[in-house]
Amino acid sequence: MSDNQNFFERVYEVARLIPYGRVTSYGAIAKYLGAARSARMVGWAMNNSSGKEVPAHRVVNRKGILTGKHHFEGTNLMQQLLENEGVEVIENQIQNFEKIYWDPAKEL
DNA sequence: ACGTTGACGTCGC
DNA sequence: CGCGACGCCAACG
Repeated sequence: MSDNQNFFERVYEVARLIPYGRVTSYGAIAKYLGAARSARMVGWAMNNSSGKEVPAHRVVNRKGILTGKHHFEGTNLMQQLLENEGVEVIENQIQNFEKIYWDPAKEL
């Protein structure tokens, strides 16, 4: 299944596996898929995931900053969704990022 | 058809 | 230890 799917679809699968109230980074997913240096593709995949059931709001960069919040509707929708899950976000910066960080390669 | 940008990350200095 | 540059691959202009 997964090995026959395209890179983008693999990203969607992992993104869907992100537990509630948890977040991960593009590089973590990319690395888990074997493309550690193609983190950008993960982001681009997320952009293509618009309309799909992929919790892209749970995916941030390695710093825990909502870099892609600008791609969501409104201006603070991404932050709203995260806060709705109990994730504290201040100035696009996730608080306790390392605490709620979910590494697929590690947890999965 | 070509050059540049882009939801990032790692390596180099 | 802090800042800069490069790399990945695809899409956009």
